[in-house]
Amino acid sequence: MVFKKRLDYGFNAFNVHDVPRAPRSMRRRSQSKCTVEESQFCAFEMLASLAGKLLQESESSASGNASEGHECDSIGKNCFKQEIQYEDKPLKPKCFEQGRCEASVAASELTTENGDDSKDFRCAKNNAILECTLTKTDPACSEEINGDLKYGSFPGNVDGHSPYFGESYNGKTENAFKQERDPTGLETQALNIANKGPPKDPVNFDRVVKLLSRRDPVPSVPFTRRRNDIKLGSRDDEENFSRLKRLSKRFKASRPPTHIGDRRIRKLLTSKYWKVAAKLKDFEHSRFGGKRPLYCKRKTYYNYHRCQYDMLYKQRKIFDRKSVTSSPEKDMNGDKCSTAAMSDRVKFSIKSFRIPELYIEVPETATVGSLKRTVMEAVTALIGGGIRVGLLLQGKKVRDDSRALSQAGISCDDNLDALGFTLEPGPAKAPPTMCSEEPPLLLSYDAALQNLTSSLAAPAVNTGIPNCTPNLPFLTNSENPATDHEPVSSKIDMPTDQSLLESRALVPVPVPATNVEALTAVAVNQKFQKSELAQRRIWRPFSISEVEALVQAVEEIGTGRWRDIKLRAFESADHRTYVNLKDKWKTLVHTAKISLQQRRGDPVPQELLDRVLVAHAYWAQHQAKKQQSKLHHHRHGTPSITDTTEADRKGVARVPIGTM
DNA sequence: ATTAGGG
DNA sequence: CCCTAAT
Repeated sequence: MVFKKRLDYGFNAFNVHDVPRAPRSMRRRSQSKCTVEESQFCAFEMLASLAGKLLQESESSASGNASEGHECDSIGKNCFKQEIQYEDKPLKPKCFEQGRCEASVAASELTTENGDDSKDFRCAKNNAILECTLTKTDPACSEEINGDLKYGSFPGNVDGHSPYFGESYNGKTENAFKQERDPTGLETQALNIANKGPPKDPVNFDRVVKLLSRRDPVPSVPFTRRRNDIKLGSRDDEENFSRLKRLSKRFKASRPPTHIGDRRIRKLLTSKYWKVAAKLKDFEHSRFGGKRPLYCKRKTYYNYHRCQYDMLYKQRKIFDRKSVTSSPEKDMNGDKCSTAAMSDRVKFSIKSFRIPELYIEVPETATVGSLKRTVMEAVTALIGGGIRVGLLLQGKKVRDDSRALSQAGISCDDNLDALGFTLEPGPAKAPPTMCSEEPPLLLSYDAALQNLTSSLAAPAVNTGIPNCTPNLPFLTNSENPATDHEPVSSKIDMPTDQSLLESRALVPVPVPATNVEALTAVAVNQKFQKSELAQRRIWRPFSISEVEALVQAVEEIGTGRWRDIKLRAFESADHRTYVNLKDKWKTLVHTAKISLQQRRGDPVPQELLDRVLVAHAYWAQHQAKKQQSKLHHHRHGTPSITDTTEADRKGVARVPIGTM
């Protein structure tokens, strides 16, 4: 097997997060020209045609086209990148059925003289990223196979928040076999992929492919809310969820019946329980200079782990003969490999780790404190119950415990970078074998849940917080997180104002005693346990500025036209639906009516509340008038002179300041 | 798809 | 914030 180092063709280093996005209006326009469904096929057509093209090329120029290796450069307009990663299997189609396989394809400037291709490109472009996940359940061990295809256009239209772009990540693949831009391999893979999901059989295809397109998450004013990229990684982080929702709606027609629509999901979720997406924010991203792909596909990602709590690991070379414990600060830069090469000792330091998901159940009435405690307990139960460390070399699991490091090929060489660790629940806590017919997606999910809930159920696991740390010495990260961060963090974990505030609710609950950087826990609905994915939208308090905007909009537009209000004032606030606005208005009116003492939460400026009352009264009256005129119209068949509907629509009507 | 109103 | 009924 040949391990190819990742090639950096310029755009690999490209920080997608920096890409400015086209104005919303633009994106919108283009989007409308190409429906998601279209693009679904477009994407594959594109892929297929590309594969064909490549095949052609290789056939016609078997002797080795000089430009082949530089297709990106020489052809310029055709830049195609593919990355195949898998853990255990060599490069062959079989990887779709064994182990896991992740492939990402990024097409850039895919414009060819071929008309169809152009169209495809356009579609792909309009949908910045399409992600397709092929899943298959292995009946034997409920192991899921995933092939992820990602299409991205480049440049200029890169979804600035598509962490996928150019890279894929399955949590363990850092060192996984990678193949990129290998004409031969590319061809093979592309064909494989294309064959897997032939456009010819959309239905069938749809059955195995979950496609989601990521829409641009970056809103503009007002309420600019730069989406916290991290959120992409969070389970649906809500935002994702809502985006998915929108998408799924559009997909409806082509979706297989088995697809669990968000609508249905929601119905299953009672307000009794909240499901909290448990996840760790991916600080890795920032930590590693953004080079590490975001942990962005939680659900599918999951599949890879069979409920193992795969932690992140990152070792650094250290050359200290004395101990194996960590002293990271010093070795951060110390690549003194050469000097230490003489040493026969290798020192590892685990930089960080994370727990992908954690599910706990907690009644709505639980206090914040108890929630934290519960999370702590869950974590403790999870890892405190005994965990195993897995060793990955070049993405492959090294199982032979008796082998010497040198034998295993682990030495003070560059290959230390290819070394990884996983943390898995110990045998005792290993989740029961899952052999279910449930969608793969839910499989590990369930398992995780069971695992956890059962742990929680056990009273034995009480506030073992102090025990946690001692039990996991190797988990202890003595680094100072602050200094530890490379000169990177900014954009990603520094959401702007609003974002910061709003995401706070989602932000992981730090668990003090452990090294867990961040953790979010969620309560789950019983039904959810039964493998229904559901999520309640997180609570996002309206900020003053939002309230202000809302009031303003209502003043101008009036109540009862929430869609217009949404469009006018919250166009770019993806997380605010017209229902939200309506609800907010409702509460605002209520708040305005009650006494100051009865109000809770962040106080809304009285001035605004006053305006709320005025506007409310005005529009109530206005509506009444309209009703009257309608009645009048019906009775006498004469148009009412007082009908101001038209004016309203144009935003002419307003609450006269000082009215009332 | 929106709106209105109850929970 | 959710859900449902009615538009």
